[in-house]
Amino acid sequence: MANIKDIAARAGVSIATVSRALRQPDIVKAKTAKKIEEAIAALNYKPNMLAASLRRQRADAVIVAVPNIYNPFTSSFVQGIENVARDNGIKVLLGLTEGRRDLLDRHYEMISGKQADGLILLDINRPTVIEMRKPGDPPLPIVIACEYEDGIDLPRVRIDDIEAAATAAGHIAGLGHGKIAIISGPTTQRMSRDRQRGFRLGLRRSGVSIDETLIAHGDFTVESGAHAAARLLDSGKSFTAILCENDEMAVGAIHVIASRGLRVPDDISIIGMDNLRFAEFANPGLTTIALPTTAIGEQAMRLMLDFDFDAESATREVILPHELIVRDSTAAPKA
Amino acid sequence: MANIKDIAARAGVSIATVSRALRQPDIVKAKTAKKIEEAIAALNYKPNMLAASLRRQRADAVIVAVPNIYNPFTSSFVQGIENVARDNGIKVLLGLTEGRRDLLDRHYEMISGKQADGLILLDINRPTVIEMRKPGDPPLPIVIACEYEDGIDLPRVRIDDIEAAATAAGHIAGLGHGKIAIISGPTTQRMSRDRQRGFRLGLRRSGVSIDETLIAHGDFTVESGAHAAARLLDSGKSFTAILCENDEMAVGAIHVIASRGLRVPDDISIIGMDNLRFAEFANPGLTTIALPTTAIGEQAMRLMLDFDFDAESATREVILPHELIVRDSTAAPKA
DNA sequence: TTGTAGGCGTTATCAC
DNA sequence: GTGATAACGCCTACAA
Repeated sequence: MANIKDIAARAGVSIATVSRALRQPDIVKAKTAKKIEEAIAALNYKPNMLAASLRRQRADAVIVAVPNIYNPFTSSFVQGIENVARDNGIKVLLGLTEGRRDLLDRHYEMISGKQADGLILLDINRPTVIEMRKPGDPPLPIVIACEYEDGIDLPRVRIDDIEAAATAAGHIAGLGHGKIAIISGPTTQRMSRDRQRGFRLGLRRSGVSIDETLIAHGDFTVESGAHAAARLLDSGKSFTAILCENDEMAVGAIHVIASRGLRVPDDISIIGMDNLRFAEFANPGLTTIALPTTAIGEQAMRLMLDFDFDAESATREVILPHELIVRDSTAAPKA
Repeated sequence: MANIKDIAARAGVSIATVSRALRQPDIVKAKTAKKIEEAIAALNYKPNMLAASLRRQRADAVIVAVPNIYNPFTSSFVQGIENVARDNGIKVLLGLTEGRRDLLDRHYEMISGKQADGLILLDINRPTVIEMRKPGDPPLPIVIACEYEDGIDLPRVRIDDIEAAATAAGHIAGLGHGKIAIISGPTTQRMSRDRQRGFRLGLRRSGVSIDETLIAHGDFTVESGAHAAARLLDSGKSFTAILCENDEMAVGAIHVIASRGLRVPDDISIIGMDNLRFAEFANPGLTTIALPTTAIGEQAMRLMLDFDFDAESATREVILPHELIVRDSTAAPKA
C-alpha cells in the first residue's frame, strides 16, 4: 500500500510537502500541488488515518452509545448527530449497549484508546469511568442525551418529561375523561418517574383525581404494555382512558384491547409518548407527544463540539420543547 | 496520559515486557506480571489502540453499513454480527448510509484509512471502490448481507427471496383465495423483483392466476404501502387478499383498509414479509415470513473472519432458511 | 524470561 | 515554499 513517502518520491518533493498539500492545500504552490495530486492518483494513495490520528492526538470521531437500534426514536436522534458531525468533519460511530453496562464500558474504551474523541450517551446507564473520576482529573468528553439522572455533572440535552406528560394527561382530561388508568415504566428510571409525575400533575391541574389502583407497570416494551393493559382489564375496574408512558406500550395496549373486542377510542382512549414512526400507522393512529428527536441529536453533537467541560461558561443543560400530536386513539368518553 | 514507557519505568522493566504482559500474559513471569499490573493500576494506564493498530496493521474492527437503523430487521441482524464479533475480539461499528452512496463511500474510507478491517454491507448500494478494482488488485474485505445484486463477486449471505415469497403466496392460495392483489417494492431492486417472482411462482404452483391490474407499487415504506392499498381499493376491482413484499407496507395497507371500514382478515387478508418486531402487535397480528436475521448477521461476520477472498476455497454464498408465521391477518375468504 | 532497537505512517517544528 | 527530522505509542524480531 502506497504511503506518503511513495507519493513524495514520485512527485519529487518531501513528505512534509505532501502532508501540507493534503491538509492545507493553499500554502503549497499550485504546480507542486498538481504533481502531488498526480502521484496520489497514480498510486491510488489513501492516507492512513491511524497514523494521522496518532500523531495529532485526535481521531475526529465520536461514539454514540445507544441501548438498541430498533427504536425509531434512536433513529432520528442519530440523524441529528450526523447532521452536525458531518458539517464538522467528524465521524459518527454507533455502539450498541443492549442496556448493559459492560458493553457501554467497552465502548468507552474507544475513547481511552484514542480511537474516538467523545461519547454521546443515549442510554440509561453511565460508564464506570464516571465514578472513577477524581476531582482534578481531566473532564470526561461525555454528553448525555435525554436519559438523565441527577448527581452527574455532565452536559446534557433533554426534554421536560414532566411537562410533556402533563400535556398528555391534560389532553385526556380535557376530553372529559374522569376514570383514567396509567401504564408506567420502571420507576427505577428517572424518565419513568418524571412522566408519571407529569401525568399526575396534568390531571391535578384539570381537577381530575387519580385512582392509585389503576396504575399498571411495564418496562417500555410493546410486550409489557400488552400485559399491563391485560391486567387493567382483568381487574374489573372501569376506566375510559389509558395514559401510556411511551408509544411502544401504547401499541401493546391497543393490541390487547382490540383483541378483547373493545374499541379504541370508543370504549377506551389511548395516548402514548415519543411519536414513534409506527405511531401514525397504528390502528387507530396513536395520539402522542412528539419529541424533537433530531434537534436533540443536533444539540448533543454541538455540546460535544464545544467540549471544554471544565470551563465555567460551558453549557450544562439544554431543554427542548415537545408537542402534542392528536390522532385517532383519543376521543371524548361515551356519554 | 501515561504510556507504556511510564509503566515500564515504574515497574522496573522494559517496555517490551510490558507489551508482552498485555498481549501474552502467559509468557511473562508471574512476579513481573504483578509488578506491571500494579503500575498499570497506579497510573491508570490505558493502551493507545491507535498506536497498536498502526504497528500491527489491523484495527480489529469491522464497520457495518446500514441504510437506516429504525428498521427492526437491521437490529437483530446487527445483533448477530455482534455476537460473533465479540467472541473474536472484534469491535463492531455501525455506519448509516441513508441509502446514499456517497455516505457509504465515506464509510469505506475507514477501511482504506486503516481504522477498520472490513465492511459488512446491508444496503442496496455498493461502494464505488468495487468498480475501481482491477484484476490483480488485492481482494476487498467486504461481505454482502441480503441485498444482493448479480455481477459482483463478493462473499454474501442471504435468504431465498423467491422461495420465501412463494411460501407466502402459497399460504394465501391455500386458504382458498382466488382474487389476489400484490403490493410490490421498487422493481429496480433485486430483492423486490425476486419477491414478486416468488409471489407469481407460489400462485402458479397453487393453480391461481394473476390479474396484472391488481399489482400496486410502493417503496417498502409504511407510507407507500398505505398509498398502494388506497389505489387498489379505489380501482374498484375486487380482491380478497393482498400479498405485500414487506411488513412495513403491509402495516400501511392494514391501516388504510381499517380506516375505510373494511376488516382484516374478514374482508381482506394481508400477508407481509420480514417479521418485523411490530408485526406481532399490529391489529390484527400480521401473518408474515420470518427471516433468520440474527443468523444472517452471524454468518456475515463469520465470512468476514474467514476473510481470504482470493482463495479458491473461500465460501462465496450462504443461503439461510425462512419460515412462515401465521397470525391473524389471514383467513379463508368469506363464502 | 527479559531487553534492545527499528519501524508502522503521519504531523509539526525548525531551518533554509 | 519547501525540506529534514523528531516525535506520536506501540509491537516484534533478534539478542542476551
